[in-house]
Amino acid sequence: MTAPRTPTRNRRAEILRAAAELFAARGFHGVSIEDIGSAVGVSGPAIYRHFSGKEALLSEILLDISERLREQGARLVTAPAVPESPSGDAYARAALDALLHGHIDFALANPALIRVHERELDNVPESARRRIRRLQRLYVEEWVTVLSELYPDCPPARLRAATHAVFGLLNSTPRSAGELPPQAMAPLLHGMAVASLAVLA
Amino acid sequence: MTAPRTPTRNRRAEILRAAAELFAARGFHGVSIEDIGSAVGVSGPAIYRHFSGKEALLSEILLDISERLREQGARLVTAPAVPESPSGDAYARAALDALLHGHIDFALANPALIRVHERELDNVPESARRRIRRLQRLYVEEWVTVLSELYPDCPPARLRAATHAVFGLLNSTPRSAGELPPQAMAPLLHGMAVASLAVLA
DNA sequence: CTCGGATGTTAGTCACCATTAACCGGCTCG
DNA sequence: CGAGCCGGTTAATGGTGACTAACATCCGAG
Repeated sequence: MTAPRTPTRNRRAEILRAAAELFAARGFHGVSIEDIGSAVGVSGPAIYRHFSGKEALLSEILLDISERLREQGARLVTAPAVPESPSGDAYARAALDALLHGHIDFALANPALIRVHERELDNVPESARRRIRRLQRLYVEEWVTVLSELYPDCPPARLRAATHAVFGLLNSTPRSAGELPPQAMAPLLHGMAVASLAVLA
Repeated sequence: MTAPRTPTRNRRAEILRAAAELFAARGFHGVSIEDIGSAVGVSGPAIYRHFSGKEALLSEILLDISERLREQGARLVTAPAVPESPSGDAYARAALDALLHGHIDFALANPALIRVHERELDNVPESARRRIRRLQRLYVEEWVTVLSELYPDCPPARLRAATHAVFGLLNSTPRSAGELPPQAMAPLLHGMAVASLAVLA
């Protein structure tokens, strides 16, 4: 009863992975359905056996990324790494550390996804775009909530702007690829982010 | 003898400005020549009286941005804001400040150009791409040179990675548009950048 | 004047590409 | 066995869009 599903799922996932890679490299409009097909060894319209169209492909990719980030954010903030119940500040600091680690690991492990996530939202049809934006907003709010505990005198607009700036910093990974190995890049980004946020005090 | 040239230059500049705006909003492949024409009040193939094609348009936009950044970088570093000749460190610190100010002002004044500069390099034909990359590399090296005076024990690869990260931070302006007025955004970004670079010590 | 270049215009032309149609083999389940 | 879906294939089809052709206008120089 579930025998034929496994290959289907694999193929679907394969297509999504290949499409994300191609979109990252050449942009949504720079990639044809034929390109995506041949990247997974089938050719052209076979894609339509798995997805309703090119836009649906992009929508699913972006929804997946946004959902993964948001979910990871919610999980890390809710269940922080420090089991004891410390002072509010130490708690918030641990939560920020967790958010940073989660985001950095994701960005270093999936530079192509980060690229697509940053660049292609405009090409998603309206309804999916709304859902993606909602997830992104929730993710930003996770950060803002944590930061507002650390820097209670800082107005929210400033916290939001700083959060976007830190995302820009962390998401620089696709551009500085190869400069430094990930083992060196991760702590560098972490340190830079923490230091830059300290000016909010 | 020079009478007819002025309108031509204006039209050319008008087209470049409109094209950059459109490329920023919808991406290179998402904009048609017809779109660009009607944005400046002429329609369609009139563009070819001024440019050899769509790619030439993008090439010129990116070359101009890269050249402006690099030129500004070279100028600010060579002729720093502090006239007295201070200790090497203070000198380098002033140069870094100047680079930061220059980049931030540019990014806040031209978010669309920043966006195009970040996203569309892949769509430029090979020969122009090489020249653009060279300019970008030179600009990065300006920063690395200044930083290597401030943090002499830091390996160049690390300085380069940090520079890219700071660019990501500063170039977040198109994404956090509207969160904060530019008068508040500029010092925030400046402070965050300086603080983040301090971890290189 | 009037010639010629600079700028535009409108109507092709040609490629490319998303999507659909029509058709096919294999595998599972009855 | 055989019916039917699953996942593929190759040929349309239709639209879009870059670029070219052919033709008009304006305007300054000689």
